[in-house]
Amino acid sequence: MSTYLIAEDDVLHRGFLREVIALGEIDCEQVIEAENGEDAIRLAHEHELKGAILDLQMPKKTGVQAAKAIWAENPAMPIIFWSNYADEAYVRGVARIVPAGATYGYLLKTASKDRLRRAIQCVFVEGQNIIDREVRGLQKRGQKGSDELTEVEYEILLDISIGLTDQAIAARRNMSMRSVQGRLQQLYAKLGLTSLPLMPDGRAVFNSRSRAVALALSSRIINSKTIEIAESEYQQDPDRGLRK
Amino acid sequence: MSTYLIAEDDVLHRGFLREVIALGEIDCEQVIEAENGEDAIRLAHEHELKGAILDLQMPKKTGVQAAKAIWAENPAMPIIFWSNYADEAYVRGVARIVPAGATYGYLLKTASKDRLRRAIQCVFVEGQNIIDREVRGLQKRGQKGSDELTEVEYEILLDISIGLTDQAIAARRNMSMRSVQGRLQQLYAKLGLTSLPLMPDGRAVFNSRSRAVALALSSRIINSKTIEIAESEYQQDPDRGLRK
DNA sequence: CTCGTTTTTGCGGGAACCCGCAAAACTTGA
DNA sequence: TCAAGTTTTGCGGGTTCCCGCAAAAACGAG
Repeated sequence: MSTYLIAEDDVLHRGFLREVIALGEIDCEQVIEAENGEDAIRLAHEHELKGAILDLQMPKKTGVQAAKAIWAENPAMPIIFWSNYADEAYVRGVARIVPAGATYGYLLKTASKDRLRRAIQCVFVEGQNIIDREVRGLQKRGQKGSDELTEVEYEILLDISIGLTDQAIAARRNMSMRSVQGRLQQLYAKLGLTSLPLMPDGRAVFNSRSRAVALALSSRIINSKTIEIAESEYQQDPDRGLRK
Repeated sequence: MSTYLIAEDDVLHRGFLREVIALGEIDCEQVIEAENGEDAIRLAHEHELKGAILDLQMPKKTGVQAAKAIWAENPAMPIIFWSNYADEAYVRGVARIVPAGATYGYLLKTASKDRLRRAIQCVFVEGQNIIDREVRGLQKRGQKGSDELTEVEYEILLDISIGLTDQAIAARRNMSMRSVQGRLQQLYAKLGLTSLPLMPDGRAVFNSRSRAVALALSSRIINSKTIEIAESEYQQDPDRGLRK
C-alpha cells in the first residue's frame, strides 16, 4: 500500500496537487490530505507514508514544524516543501531542520504543472533532492560569506525581533552584555546600517535596533511567522543557550 | 460593452474567479486579467470597467494601492477585495482609501464558490457593500474604542516599525519630542506592554519599542507589507505631517 | 607548544529611550 | 464666553542602547 500525504490549506492548490500526483508516473494508491500542520503531523503518524508534500504556510503549525515532527519519527521520509515565496526566512527554516541525508525538495507555487510532476518523480521515486532555482541562491547562505548572516547573527536578529533587551539576550545566550552588543554591531553592519542618515541638526534618524528589524523584514531575511516561532521558542525555553 | 477586471497573481485563483464570474447571473461580456498591481492600474485606465476584483497581495503594487489609483480616476467603480487573511493591517489599509460612498466588498479566499458568486452579484449589480464576517469585527476599529488603536497611534506604530527615532518622528509629524513619547506610551499601553516581566536582577527583559513592533506583528495589526509601504511613503515624503 | 587569528569582554561616555508630574494649549459644548 | 475635558509640552532623571578602543580568552593550524 503506497500512501502519500498532501498538506495544504488552500482548497484550489490542494486539488491541483492531487491532480498532479494522479497523472504522474508514480506508484501511488492513496492520497491523504490535511489542511493544517497539526493534522499533517497526526496523519503522518497514523499512516505509513511513502512521502509528503507540505505547504509552508498553514494554520496551526507551519510546514517546517510539521516536517520536523515527521522527520523526528522517520528521518527517511521524502518531503517536498511547497511554498509561495522564496524568502530567506523560509529557506533557513527548512535548512535548520533537515536531518543529514534526508531527501527533500523545495518548490515554489509558481512552478508549472510539469515542473512539479518532474519534481515529485525525482524526489519520491528516485530519492534525489531538488531545489527550485530561485531558492537555490539562498541555500549556500549561513556559511561565512561576506555579507550574509551567520547562524549566530541570525539568532540574535530573532532575539531583538521579539523585543529582548541586551541583558535578556546575554542571559539567554549565556554571554556578557558587551558580547551581545558586539554581535549586534556585526549584524547592523551586514544589514547595511553603517552610514545612517542624520537629521539636519545632526541627530540620528533611525534607531539601529528597530531599523535592523525593519530591514530584515523587508529583505525577507525574517518574516512575521519566523518571529512568532522565535517568540514561542523563547516562551517555553528562555535560556536555551545554556543547554545547546 | 460590460467589462470586468480580475487582478490576482495566482493562476489557480485567477481561473477560479473567471469561472465564478462566468456562471454568475451578471451581465458580463468581457473579463480582463492582470497578475500584478501595476497591470491592474494600467488596464483599469485603458478600459471602461464595470467593476474590479483585486487580490490584496500582488507583486509590484498591492490591491490597496491599485484600488487607490483606480478610485482616484473613478470613485464610482465597484471594487471587491479578495484576500487571504483577515489581518487588521489589510482591513485598515482598505478602510483608509475607500472614498465616501464607494461601493466595495471584502471577501476572504476561504469563501465558498456560492458565497463569492452572491457577493459579486450584490456588489456589482445591486451596488451593496458586503464585508466578510470575519473581517467585520475589525471594521469598526479606528474609533475611540477602549483597547483598539486610533489612527494616530497606528501611524506612530508604523513610524517605529520602520525604525525612526523619536526625533525623526517629531520632525515628521511636526510635534515635540515629548509628545511623540507620550503617544508611544499610549501605544505601549494598548498593546499590553504595561506589566513587562523583569529579570531576576530587576532589569527589563523587553525593550518596549521593539517589543511593541513584535506584538503588533504577531497580532496582525501590522504586517511586513504595511511596513514596506510605510517605508516607501516615508522615503518619498519624509515630513507629510506638515502638509496634511 | 606556539604564533597568528578570531571572539569575547571590560571600560567609558555620549545618545536615545522611557516615564511620572504638572503646567500650558487646544477642544468642545452649554 | 466659560468650564470641563483632552492633548501637547517642558522638566528631570533613571535606563538602555550604541560604539570605539584595547586587553584577555579561545581557537586553529603548523
